Amino acid sequence: MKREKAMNLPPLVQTFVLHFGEMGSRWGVNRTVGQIYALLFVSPEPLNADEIVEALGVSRSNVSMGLKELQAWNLVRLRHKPGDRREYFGTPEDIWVIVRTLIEERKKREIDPTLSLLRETLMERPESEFERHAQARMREMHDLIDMLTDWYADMRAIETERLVQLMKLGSKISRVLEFRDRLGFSGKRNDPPSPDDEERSR
Amino acid sequence: MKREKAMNLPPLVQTFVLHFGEMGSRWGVNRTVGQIYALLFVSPEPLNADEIVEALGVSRSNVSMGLKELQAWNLVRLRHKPGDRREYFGTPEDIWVIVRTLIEERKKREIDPTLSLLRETLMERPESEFERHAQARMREMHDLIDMLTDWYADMRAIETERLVQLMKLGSKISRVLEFRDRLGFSGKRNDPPSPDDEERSR
DNA sequence: CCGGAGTTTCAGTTATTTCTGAAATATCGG
DNA sequence: CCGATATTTCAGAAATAACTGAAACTCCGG
Repeated sequence: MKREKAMNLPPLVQTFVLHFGEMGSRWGVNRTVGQIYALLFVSPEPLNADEIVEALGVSRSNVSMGLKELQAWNLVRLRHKPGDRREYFGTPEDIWVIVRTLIEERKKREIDPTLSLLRETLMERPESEFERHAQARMREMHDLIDMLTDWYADMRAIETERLVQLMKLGSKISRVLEFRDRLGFSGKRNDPPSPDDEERSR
Repeated sequence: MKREKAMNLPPLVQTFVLHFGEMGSRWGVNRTVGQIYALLFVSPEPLNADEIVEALGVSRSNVSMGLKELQAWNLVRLRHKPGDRREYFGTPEDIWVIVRTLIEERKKREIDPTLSLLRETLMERPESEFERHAQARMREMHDLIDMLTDWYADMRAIETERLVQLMKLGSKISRVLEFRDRLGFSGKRNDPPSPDDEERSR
Protein backbone atom coordinates (compact mmCIF):
# COMPACT_ATOMS: atom_id res chain seq x y z
CA MET A 1 0.00 0.00 0.00
CA LYS A 2 2.07 2.86 -1.21
CA ARG A 3 0.44 6.26 -1.05
CA GLU A 4 0.63 8.14 -4.28
CA LYS A 5 0.25 11.85 -4.84
CA ALA A 6 0.93 12.84 -1.29
CA MET A 7 3.94 13.84 0.65
CA ASN A 8 5.44 11.24 2.81
CA LEU A 9 7.79 12.99 5.16
CA PRO A 10 8.28 13.47 8.88
CA PRO A 11 6.27 16.47 10.12
CA LEU A 12 9.25 18.72 10.78
CA VAL A 13 10.65 18.17 7.35
CA GLN A 14 7.29 18.46 5.70
CA THR A 15 6.69 21.86 7.26
CA PHE A 16 10.04 23.05 6.02
CA VAL A 17 9.52 21.66 2.53
CA LEU A 18 6.05 23.14 2.19
CA HIS A 19 7.32 26.50 3.34
CA PHE A 20 10.05 26.52 0.76
CA GLY A 21 7.48 25.60 -1.83
CA GLU A 22 5.39 28.62 -0.93
CA MET A 23 8.36 30.95 -0.75
CA GLY A 24 9.62 29.65 -4.04
CA SER A 25 7.49 32.05 -6.01
CA ARG A 26 8.94 35.01 -4.14
CA TRP A 27 12.39 33.69 -4.85
CA GLY A 28 11.87 33.36 -8.57
CA VAL A 29 11.41 29.62 -8.74
CA ASN A 30 8.26 27.55 -8.80
CA ARG A 31 6.81 25.54 -5.97
CA THR A 32 8.28 22.22 -6.96
CA VAL A 33 11.76 23.63 -7.33
CA GLY A 34 11.54 25.17 -3.89
CA GLN A 35 10.33 21.92 -2.40
CA ILE A 36 13.02 19.87 -4.07
CA TYR A 37 15.70 22.16 -2.77
CA ALA A 38 14.37 22.15 0.75
CA LEU A 39 14.29 18.38 0.69
CA LEU A 40 17.80 18.03 -0.64
CA PHE A 41 19.03 20.57 1.84
CA VAL A 42 17.86 18.70 4.90
CA SER A 43 18.46 15.24 3.57
CA PRO A 44 21.32 13.40 5.26
CA GLU A 45 22.41 11.94 1.96
CA PRO A 46 21.91 12.62 -1.74
CA LEU A 47 18.63 11.52 -3.29
CA ASN A 48 17.79 10.22 -6.71
CA ALA A 49 14.91 11.50 -8.77
CA ASP A 50 12.54 8.70 -7.85
CA GLU A 51 13.12 9.23 -4.17
CA ILE A 52 12.21 12.87 -4.65
CA VAL A 53 9.08 11.87 -6.53
CA GLU A 54 8.16 9.59 -3.69
CA ALA A 55 8.85 12.17 -1.01
CA LEU A 56 7.05 15.07 -2.65
CA GLY A 57 4.28 13.31 -4.51
CA VAL A 58 4.78 15.10 -7.80
CA SER A 59 5.32 13.72 -11.26
CA ARG A 60 8.60 12.33 -12.40
CA SER A 61 8.85 14.84 -15.23
CA ASN A 62 8.24 17.70 -12.89
CA VAL A 63 11.13 16.57 -10.75
CA SER A 64 13.30 16.23 -13.80
CA MET A 65 12.59 19.80 -14.84
CA GLY A 66 13.03 21.06 -11.33
CA LEU A 67 16.42 19.42 -11.02
CA LYS A 68 17.41 20.86 -14.35
CA GLU A 69 16.55 24.31 -13.12
CA LEU A 70 18.43 23.83 -9.90
CA GLN A 71 21.44 22.80 -11.93
CA ALA A 72 21.10 25.97 -13.98
CA TRP A 73 21.29 27.79 -10.67
CA ASN A 74 24.39 25.84 -9.71
CA LEU A 75 22.66 24.90 -6.51
CA VAL A 76 22.94 21.12 -6.62
CA ARG A 77 25.83 18.72 -6.59
CA LEU A 78 25.65 15.58 -8.67
CA ARG A 79 26.75 12.34 -7.06
CA HIS A 80 27.02 8.76 -8.19
CA LYS A 81 26.84 5.60 -6.17
CA PRO A 82 28.93 2.60 -7.16
CA GLY A 83 26.93 -0.04 -8.98
CA ASP A 84 23.98 2.29 -9.47
CA ARG A 85 23.36 4.08 -12.72
CA ARG A 86 21.01 6.60 -11.24
CA GLU A 87 22.07 10.11 -10.45
CA TYR A 88 21.95 11.34 -6.89
CA PHE A 89 21.46 14.96 -6.00
CA GLY A 90 22.58 16.88 -2.98
CA THR A 91 23.31 20.41 -1.86
CA PRO A 92 26.74 21.74 -0.98
CA GLU A 93 27.68 20.82 2.58
CA ASP A 94 28.88 24.31 3.35
CA ILE A 95 25.90 26.58 3.62
CA TRP A 96 28.04 29.59 2.78
CA VAL A 97 28.65 28.11 -0.63
CA ILE A 98 24.91 28.01 -1.09
CA VAL A 99 24.46 31.62 -0.04
CA ARG A 100 27.25 32.81 -2.27
CA THR A 101 25.80 30.93 -5.21
CA LEU A 102 22.34 32.32 -4.59
CA ILE A 103 23.61 35.86 -4.51
CA GLU A 104 25.74 35.35 -7.57
CA GLU A 105 22.92 33.84 -9.59
CA ARG A 106 20.36 36.38 -8.54
CA LYS A 107 22.72 39.16 -9.45
CA LYS A 108 23.17 37.55 -12.83
CA ARG A 109 19.44 37.36 -13.41
CA GLU A 110 18.17 40.47 -11.69
CA ILE A 111 20.92 43.05 -11.86
CA ASP A 112 23.24 42.43 -14.78
CA PRO A 113 20.64 42.71 -17.54
CA THR A 114 19.52 46.06 -16.23
CA LEU A 115 23.07 47.29 -15.91
CA SER A 116 23.69 46.37 -19.54
CA LEU A 117 20.56 48.08 -20.70
CA LEU A 118 21.44 51.20 -18.78
CA ARG A 119 24.91 51.28 -20.28
CA GLU A 120 23.49 51.04 -23.76
CA THR A 121 20.79 53.56 -23.14
CA LEU A 122 23.26 56.05 -21.77
CA MET A 123 25.11 55.98 -25.08
CA GLU A 124 22.09 57.32 -26.91
CA ARG A 125 21.58 60.97 -27.55
CA PRO A 126 18.48 62.48 -25.92
CA GLU A 127 16.06 64.03 -28.38
CA SER A 128 13.90 65.95 -25.97
CA GLU A 129 13.85 67.55 -22.59
CA PHE A 130 12.00 64.56 -21.20
CA GLU A 131 14.62 62.22 -22.56
CA ARG A 132 17.37 64.39 -21.19
CA HIS A 133 15.96 64.19 -17.72
CA ALA A 134 15.24 60.49 -18.05
CA GLN A 135 18.82 59.88 -19.04
CA ALA A 136 20.13 61.81 -16.08
CA ARG A 137 18.00 59.68 -13.85
CA MET A 138 19.19 56.51 -15.53
CA ARG A 139 22.75 57.61 -15.03
CA GLU A 140 22.11 57.94 -11.32
CA MET A 141 20.77 54.42 -11.31
CA HIS A 142 23.62 53.13 -13.40
CA ASP A 143 26.28 54.67 -11.21
CA LEU A 144 24.70 53.33 -8.07
CA ILE A 145 24.37 49.80 -9.40
CA ASP A 146 27.86 50.02 -10.75
CA MET A 147 29.22 50.93 -7.37
CA LEU A 148 27.27 48.16 -5.69
CA THR A 149 28.50 45.54 -8.10
CA ASP A 150 32.08 46.70 -7.68
CA TRP A 151 31.66 46.39 -3.96
CA TYR A 152 30.08 42.98 -4.36
CA ALA A 153 32.99 41.81 -6.50
CA ASP A 154 35.34 42.85 -3.72
CA MET A 155 33.34 41.13 -1.01
CA ARG A 156 33.03 37.98 -3.05
CA ALA A 157 36.79 37.72 -3.13
CA ILE A 158 37.07 37.68 0.64
CA GLU A 159 37.15 34.26 2.19
CA THR A 160 34.23 33.27 4.32
CA GLU A 161 35.93 33.21 7.67
CA ARG A 162 37.12 36.74 7.24
CA LEU A 163 33.81 37.91 5.86
CA VAL A 164 32.10 36.62 8.97
CA GLN A 165 34.54 38.50 11.16
CA LEU A 166 33.85 41.67 9.25
CA MET A 167 30.12 41.27 9.51
CA LYS A 168 30.35 40.62 13.21
CA LEU A 169 32.03 43.96 13.58
CA GLY A 170 28.81 45.46 12.35
CA SER A 171 28.64 49.21 12.40
CA LYS A 172 31.84 49.36 14.42
CA ILE A 173 33.48 48.96 11.07
CA SER A 174 32.70 52.53 10.20
CA ARG A 175 35.17 53.65 12.83
CA VAL A 176 37.84 52.82 10.38
CA LEU A 177 36.70 55.91 8.56
CA GLU A 178 37.05 58.03 11.64
CA PHE A 179 40.64 56.85 11.86
CA ARG A 180 41.29 57.74 8.28
CA ASP A 181 39.81 61.15 8.70
CA ARG A 182 41.38 61.89 12.02
CA LEU A 183 44.82 60.75 11.01
CA GLY A 184 44.60 62.34 7.61
CA PHE A 185 45.25 59.11 5.80
CA SER A 186 45.76 59.51 2.13
CA GLY A 187 44.96 55.87 1.80
CA LYS A 188 48.34 54.17 1.66
CA ARG A 189 49.21 51.51 4.15
CA ASN A 190 51.33 48.50 3.42
CA ASP A 191 50.64 48.36 -0.29
CA PRO A 192 52.72 50.17 -2.80
CA PRO A 193 51.17 53.60 -3.04
CA SER A 194 48.44 53.65 -5.62
CA PRO A 195 46.91 56.77 -7.06
CA ASP A 196 43.33 55.62 -6.69
CA ASP A 197 43.37 54.75 -3.07
CA GLU A 198 41.37 57.54 -1.59
CA GLU A 199 38.52 57.65 -4.02
CA ARG A 200 37.97 54.83 -6.39
CA SER A 201 38.77 56.33 -9.76
CA ARG A 202 36.42 54.09 -11.75
CA MET B 1 -6.61 61.44 -32.92
CA LYS B 2 -5.47 59.95 -29.70
CA ARG B 3 -3.89 56.52 -29.92
CA GLU B 4 -5.31 54.06 -27.47
CA LYS B 5 -3.76 50.81 -26.25
CA ALA B 6 -0.23 51.67 -27.21
CA MET B 7 2.64 53.27 -25.47
CA ASN B 8 3.27 56.81 -26.30
CA LEU B 9 6.73 57.63 -25.07
CA PRO B 10 10.05 58.82 -26.43
CA PRO B 11 12.17 55.87 -27.59
CA LEU B 12 14.73 56.07 -24.82
CA VAL B 13 12.10 56.08 -22.14
CA GLN B 14 10.08 53.41 -23.84
CA THR B 15 13.06 51.07 -23.93
CA PHE B 16 13.62 51.60 -20.25
CA VAL B 17 9.98 51.16 -19.35
CA LEU B 18 9.63 47.99 -21.39
CA HIS B 19 12.74 46.56 -19.82
CA PHE B 20 11.44 47.17 -16.34
CA GLY B 21 8.23 45.54 -17.36
CA GLU B 22 10.06 42.41 -18.42
CA MET B 23 12.30 42.38 -15.37
CA GLY B 24 9.31 42.89 -13.14
CA SER B 25 8.56 39.20 -12.99
CA ARG B 26 12.08 38.45 -11.77
CA TRP B 27 11.68 41.11 -9.14
CA GLY B 28 8.44 39.79 -7.77
CA VAL B 29 6.10 42.32 -9.33
CA ASN B 30 4.05 42.10 -12.49
CA ARG B 31 4.77 43.77 -15.76
CA THR B 32 2.52 46.76 -15.24
CA VAL B 33 3.95 47.51 -11.83
CA GLY B 34 7.45 47.42 -13.25
CA GLN B 35 6.48 49.71 -16.08
CA ILE B 36 4.75 52.17 -13.83
CA TYR B 37 7.75 52.41 -11.59
CA ALA B 38 10.16 52.88 -14.46
CA LEU B 39 7.98 55.65 -15.79
CA LEU B 40 7.67 57.43 -12.48
CA PHE B 41 11.37 57.06 -11.90
CA VAL B 42 12.41 58.87 -15.05
CA SER B 43 9.57 61.35 -15.09
CA PRO B 44 10.63 64.92 -14.36
CA GLU B 45 7.52 65.49 -12.29
CA PRO B 46 4.87 63.43 -10.56
CA LEU B 47 2.17 61.88 -12.73
CA ASN B 48 -1.47 61.19 -12.06
CA ALA B 49 -3.14 57.91 -12.82
CA ASP B 50 -4.61 59.02 -16.11
CA GLU B 51 -1.27 60.21 -17.37
CA ILE B 52 0.15 56.80 -16.59
CA VAL B 53 -2.73 55.14 -18.42
CA GLU B 54 -2.03 57.32 -21.41
CA ALA B 55 1.71 56.69 -21.34
CA LEU B 56 1.56 52.93 -20.91
CA GLY B 57 -1.62 52.05 -22.75
CA VAL B 58 -3.07 49.86 -20.02
CA SER B 59 -6.41 50.01 -18.29
CA ARG B 60 -7.22 52.50 -15.62
CA SER B 61 -7.96 49.81 -13.08
CA ASN B 62 -4.69 48.09 -13.78
CA VAL B 63 -2.85 51.30 -13.03
CA SER B 64 -4.84 51.72 -9.86
CA MET B 65 -3.87 48.27 -8.65
CA GLY B 66 -0.28 48.79 -9.68
CA LEU B 67 -0.06 52.01 -7.75
CA LYS B 68 -1.58 50.35 -4.77
CA GLU B 69 1.07 47.67 -4.86
CA LEU B 70 3.84 50.22 -5.22
CA GLN B 71 2.47 51.96 -2.17
CA ALA B 72 2.54 48.69 -0.29
CA TRP B 73 6.22 48.57 -1.21
CA ASN B 74 6.68 52.11 0.06
CA LEU B 75 8.20 52.95 -3.26
CA VAL B 76 6.08 55.92 -4.30
CA ARG B 77 5.53 59.34 -2.89
CA LEU B 78 2.08 60.88 -3.04
CA ARG B 79 1.82 64.49 -4.12
CA HIS B 80 -1.00 66.93 -4.55
CA LYS B 81 -1.24 69.91 -6.83
CA PRO B 82 -3.13 73.01 -5.71
CA GLY B 83 -6.57 73.26 -7.25
CA ASP B 84 -6.44 69.67 -8.52
CA ARG B 85 -8.14 66.86 -6.67
CA ARG B 86 -6.20 64.16 -8.44
CA GLU B 87 -3.33 62.38 -6.82
CA TYR B 88 0.12 62.61 -8.32
CA PHE B 89 2.72 59.92 -7.91
CA GLY B 90 6.46 60.15 -7.92
CA THR B 91 9.52 58.31 -6.70
CA PRO B 92 11.85 59.54 -4.00
CA GLU B 93 14.38 62.00 -5.39
CA ASP B 94 17.25 60.30 -3.64
CA ILE B 95 17.95 57.01 -5.32
CA TRP B 96 19.53 55.67 -2.16
CA VAL B 97 16.19 55.95 -0.45
CA ILE B 98 14.79 53.75 -3.18
CA VAL B 99 17.51 51.15 -2.81
CA ARG B 100 17.17 51.05 0.93
CA THR B 101 13.43 50.64 0.65
CA LEU B 102 13.79 47.86 -1.91
CA ILE B 103 16.18 45.94 0.29
CA GLU B 104 14.05 46.45 3.36
CA GLU B 105 10.87 45.30 1.65
CA ARG B 106 12.46 42.32 -0.02
CA LYS B 107 13.93 41.25 3.27
CA LYS B 108 10.49 41.54 4.80
CA ARG B 109 8.94 39.38 2.10
CA GLU B 110 11.71 36.93 1.32
CA ILE B 111 13.75 36.47 4.46
CA ASP B 112 11.73 37.23 7.56
CA PRO B 113 9.01 34.61 7.03
CA THR B 114 11.63 31.91 6.65
CA LEU B 115 13.51 33.09 9.70
CA SER B 116 10.30 32.87 11.73
CA LEU B 117 9.53 29.43 10.46
CA LEU B 118 13.03 28.24 11.26
CA ARG B 119 12.80 29.59 14.78
CA GLU B 120 9.55 27.77 15.37
CA THR B 121 10.74 24.57 13.81
CA LEU B 122 13.87 24.56 15.91
CA MET B 123 11.71 24.51 19.03
CA GLU B 124 10.23 21.15 18.06
CA ARG B 125 11.66 17.91 19.26
CA PRO B 126 12.95 15.60 16.53
CA GLU B 127 11.26 12.21 16.42
CA SER B 128 13.66 10.39 14.16
CA GLU B 129 17.21 10.36 12.93
CA PHE B 130 16.12 12.07 9.73
CA GLU B 131 14.43 14.83 11.68
CA ARG B 132 17.44 15.20 13.89
CA HIS B 133 19.70 15.78 10.92
CA ALA B 134 17.16 18.04 9.26
CA GLN B 135 16.98 20.16 12.35
CA ALA B 136 20.74 20.47 12.53
CA ARG B 137 20.73 21.65 8.97
CA MET B 138 17.95 24.11 9.69
CA ARG B 139 19.90 25.45 12.59
CA GLU B 140 22.82 26.16 10.30
CA MET B 141 20.51 28.05 8.02
CA HIS B 142 18.89 29.89 10.89
CA ASP B 143 22.18 30.99 12.38
CA LEU B 144 23.46 32.20 9.06
CA ILE B 145 20.37 34.21 8.26
CA ASP B 146 20.34 35.53 11.76
CA MET B 147 23.87 36.78 11.41
CA LEU B 148 23.12 38.34 8.06
CA THR B 149 20.07 40.17 9.35
CA ASP B 150 22.00 41.45 12.35
CA TRP B 151 24.63 42.73 10.01
CA TYR B 152 22.00 44.27 7.79
CA ALA B 153 20.43 46.05 10.76
CA ASP B 154 23.80 47.56 11.54
CA MET B 155 24.43 48.66 7.98
CA ARG B 156 21.00 50.15 7.68
CA ALA B 157 21.77 52.42 10.57
CA ILE B 158 24.79 53.91 8.86
CA GLU B 159 24.11 57.06 6.93
CA THR B 160 24.43 56.91 3.20
CA GLU B 161 27.48 59.08 2.81
CA ARG B 162 29.45 56.93 5.19
CA LEU B 163 28.15 53.72 3.68
CA VAL B 164 29.41 54.84 0.31
CA GLN B 165 32.82 55.53 1.76
CA LEU B 166 32.92 52.09 3.28
CA MET B 167 31.90 50.39 0.08
CA LYS B 168 34.48 52.31 -1.87
CA LEU B 169 37.11 50.86 0.43
CA GLY B 170 36.13 47.50 -0.95
CA SER B 171 38.21 44.59 0.20
CA LYS B 172 40.75 46.94 1.73
CA ILE B 173 38.34 47.05 4.61
CA SER B 174 39.44 43.62 5.69
CA ARG B 175 42.79 45.06 6.69
CA VAL B 176 41.08 46.31 9.76
CA LEU B 177 41.10 42.70 10.85
CA GLU B 178 44.81 42.40 10.31
CA PHE B 179 45.20 45.32 12.68
CA ARG B 180 43.10 43.64 15.28
CA ASP B 181 44.99 40.41 14.99
CA ARG B 182 48.41 41.94 14.84
CA LEU B 183 47.84 44.24 17.74
CA GLY B 184 46.17 41.54 19.76
CA PHE B 185 42.92 43.35 20.14
CA SER B 186 40.55 41.46 22.34
CA GLY B 187 37.67 43.22 20.69
CA LYS B 188 37.13 45.98 23.17
CA ARG B 189 37.28 49.46 21.96
CA ASN B 190 34.88 51.64 23.75
CA ASP B 191 32.36 48.88 24.22
CA PRO B 192 32.26 46.69 27.29
CA PRO B 193 34.42 43.62 26.77
CA SER B 194 32.53 40.74 25.25
CA PRO B 195 33.54 37.11 25.44
CA ASP B 196 32.34 36.23 21.96
CA ASP B 197 34.67 38.25 19.91
CA GLU B 198 36.67 35.62 18.17
CA GLU B 199 34.06 33.02 17.32
CA ARG B 200 30.36 33.62 17.23
CA SER B 201 28.36 32.50 20.20
CA ARG B 202 25.11 34.38 19.89
C1' DC C 1 -27.32 66.62 0.53
C1' DC C 2 -26.66 66.75 -4.62
C1' DG C 3 -23.63 66.22 -8.69
C1' DG C 4 -19.72 64.80 -10.51
C1' DA C 5 -14.73 64.04 -10.82
C1' DG C 6 -11.64 60.81 -9.14
C1' DT C 7 -10.59 56.33 -7.37
C1' DT C 8 -11.15 51.51 -5.98
C1' DT C 9 -13.22 47.05 -6.16
C1' DC C 10 -14.48 42.95 -8.28
C1' DA C 11 -16.37 39.32 -11.31
C1' DG C 12 -15.22 37.57 -15.44
C1' DT C 13 -11.82 37.06 -19.32
C1' DT C 14 -7.36 36.49 -21.04
C1' DA C 15 -2.59 35.38 -20.64
C1' DT C 16 1.03 32.94 -18.44
C1' DT C 17 3.04 29.44 -15.82
C1' DT C 18 3.22 25.02 -13.89
C1' DC C 19 2.47 20.29 -14.05
C1' DT C 20 1.50 15.81 -16.08
C1' DG C 21 1.60 11.46 -18.86
C1' DA C 22 3.23 9.57 -22.81
C1' DA C 23 6.64 9.23 -26.06
C1' DA C 24 11.37 9.92 -27.29
C1' DT C 25 16.06 9.73 -26.14
C1' DA C 26 20.17 8.35 -23.71
C1' DT C 27 23.12 5.01 -21.21
C1' DC C 28 25.02 0.92 -19.83
C1' DG C 29 25.89 -4.17 -19.04
C1' DG C 30 26.27 -7.97 -21.55
C1' DC D 1 23.99 -4.30 -31.10
C1' DC D 2 20.21 -5.63 -27.77
C1' DG D 3 17.38 -5.07 -23.95
C1' DA D 4 16.66 -3.00 -19.69
C1' DT D 5 16.78 1.01 -16.95
C1' DA D 6 17.20 5.90 -16.38
C1' DT D 7 16.30 10.50 -17.96
C1' DT D 8 14.48 14.22 -20.88
C1' DT D 9 11.29 16.33 -23.89
C1' DC D 10 6.98 18.04 -25.10
C1' DA D 11 2.07 18.84 -26.18
C1' DG D 12 -1.84 19.48 -23.77
C1' DA D 13 -4.39 19.98 -19.15
C1' DA D 14 -4.73 22.29 -14.89
C1' DA D 15 -3.69 25.97 -11.95
C1' DT D 16 -2.38 30.78 -11.20
C1' DA D 17 -1.80 35.36 -12.12
C1' DA D 18 -2.72 39.50 -14.71
C1' DC D 19 -5.82 42.52 -16.80
C1' DT D 20 -10.19 44.67 -18.09
C1' DG D 21 -14.73 47.09 -18.00
C1' DA D 22 -18.39 48.15 -15.35
C1' DA D 23 -20.23 49.15 -11.11
C1' DA D 24 -19.52 50.89 -6.47
C1' DC D 25 -17.62 53.93 -3.61
C1' DT D 26 -15.35 58.49 -1.85
C1' DC D 27 -14.73 63.00 -1.49
C1' DC D 28 -15.42 67.60 -2.25
C1' DG D 29 -17.57 72.14 -3.76
C1' DG D 30 -21.63 74.33 -3.97
